[in-house]
Amino acid sequence: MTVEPPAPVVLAVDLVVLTLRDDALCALLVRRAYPPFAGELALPGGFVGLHEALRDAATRELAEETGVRRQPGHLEQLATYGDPGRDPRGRVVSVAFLALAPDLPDPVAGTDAAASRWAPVGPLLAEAPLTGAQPSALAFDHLEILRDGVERARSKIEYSPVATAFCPPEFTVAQLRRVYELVWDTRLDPRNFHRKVTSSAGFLVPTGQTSRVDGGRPAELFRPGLAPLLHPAMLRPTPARHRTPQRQRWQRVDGRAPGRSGGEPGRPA
Amino acid sequence: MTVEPPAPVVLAVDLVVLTLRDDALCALLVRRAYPPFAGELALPGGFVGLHEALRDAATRELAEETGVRRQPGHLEQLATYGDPGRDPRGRVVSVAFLALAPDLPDPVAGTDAAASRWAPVGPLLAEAPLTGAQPSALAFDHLEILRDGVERARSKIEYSPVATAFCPPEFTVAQLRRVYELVWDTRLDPRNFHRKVTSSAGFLVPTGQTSRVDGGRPAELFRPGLAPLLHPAMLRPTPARHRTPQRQRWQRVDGRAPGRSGGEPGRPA
DNA sequence: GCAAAAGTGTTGTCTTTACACCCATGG
DNA sequence: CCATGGGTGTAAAGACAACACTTTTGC
Repeated sequence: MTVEPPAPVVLAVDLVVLTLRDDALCALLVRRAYPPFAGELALPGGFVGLHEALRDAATRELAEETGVRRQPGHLEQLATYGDPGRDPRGRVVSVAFLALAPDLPDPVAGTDAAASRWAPVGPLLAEAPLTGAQPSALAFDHLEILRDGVERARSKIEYSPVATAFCPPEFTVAQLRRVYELVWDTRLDPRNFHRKVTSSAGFLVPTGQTSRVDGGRPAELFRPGLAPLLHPAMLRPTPARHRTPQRQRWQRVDGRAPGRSGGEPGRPA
Repeated sequence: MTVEPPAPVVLAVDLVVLTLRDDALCALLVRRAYPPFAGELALPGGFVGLHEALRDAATRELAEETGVRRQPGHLEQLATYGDPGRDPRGRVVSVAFLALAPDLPDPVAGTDAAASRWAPVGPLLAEAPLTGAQPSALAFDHLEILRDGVERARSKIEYSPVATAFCPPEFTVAQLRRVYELVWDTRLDPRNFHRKVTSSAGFLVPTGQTSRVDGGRPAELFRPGLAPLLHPAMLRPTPARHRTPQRQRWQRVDGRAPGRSGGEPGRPA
């Protein structure tokens, strides 16, 4: 801790706000009105006030950009992006936050939110993989930030109950399943999913009510529970799930262990 | 993105550097030479240069404080701490990094590193739980940062192979197991652990060599593999693992290492 | 031979998967 | 009654904890 010249930098927050709209995972984007990158799409964000906590700045920007003042379902710090050169105006360090919210009313004209829109993340992230300084759909390094945010959301719903942040206050198991399916971009077995989430302690609390029907048996309504963690985590169905076969003895027909250290260990009981 | 007055802040990096020493998980601390908090212990860190990337600043500070120039086993961004009031000098925003390293030579006198020392994290974190502005063993909010760093390390070794960052370039399964035991503060079954890590694809690569012995059969030596993720994750033995508690799980903190062939463990049928 | 540490075999139990089947409602 | 989704039963296979037992070294 030697005494060095402090580096004055400009501090900003950027927001990865995700929601589910039109059966797709969408991120909130704004059309920039001023240079640099005027006219291009970017993540919502802004500068941090001199006496403002980082999280407060994120909450404030979120309210300004969405036109909604209530708390989102979930807000967490994502990472900080501060490499020199990421902003042509000079040294701007940006603390990115990830917000997950249920579907929100459309942006209201006449506010900051007028310039914001929801964009499905799939096409955005399907772009050319990070090949250095390629033209990007988003200004600054915001595509990288968006990618990090989506990846965080994808992994976080595995072991934490935050998926309910995408749902209204009361929701059905099918709605919650759709959250997982859209965020992970997979299909899940409705029956096994139901069993898993309803038997995971503290994940869901039944309300006793049932939903209005649309074509079948009415579904039970649930509220988010209090568990901070999902203990047997939700498993994301990735192909190539398995390691090297743990016990090759299924394949053995001769009754011999594939022992490499000489001899025949183990006496068959 | 309205035009607002940019907030000039001072940017710093702080480091949670963890290693295993004397059979304990230890963090690198420095005794502060100047106010504020002169004479108190703090995490190593310093200001970010005007044209310096955040990660480069972290690497530089790490080299200065440890007196070692080689790359640590692992370095990742942890989180950013920037609430107003966290530093009495004014608005200082600190990007914290987490570094995991094998045991390092003792700090060299005559360098920045002279003021640094390794401290076991157990006693530090056993302090009064975050009860607001209580006297802390560490300056600033560094106890909170340390806590976050240790928690990150604890969860990260579950699903990523970073535990090998604590080991020398070649190591035995027992050494790796000790890493998990010390970081998690648990006991693990040597036999199941061995099976699990050696059968996890891409985690370990056998060198063909064996270790010098200290009392028993020589152990195979391994190098870290290339897998970026541990697919069936290592399970941290937390009590209360299951949803509806169907039966009482074991607790087992007896401190007795199993494995004596003729000894007390194991009831001979 | 004996102690100690490395490493393998086996069993019981839990979890996941796949899918058959029943339930409740609207038309 | 029948279509449509909600929800339960069940069996096969995967993974893990526990632990008996064998291997390989030093003394």
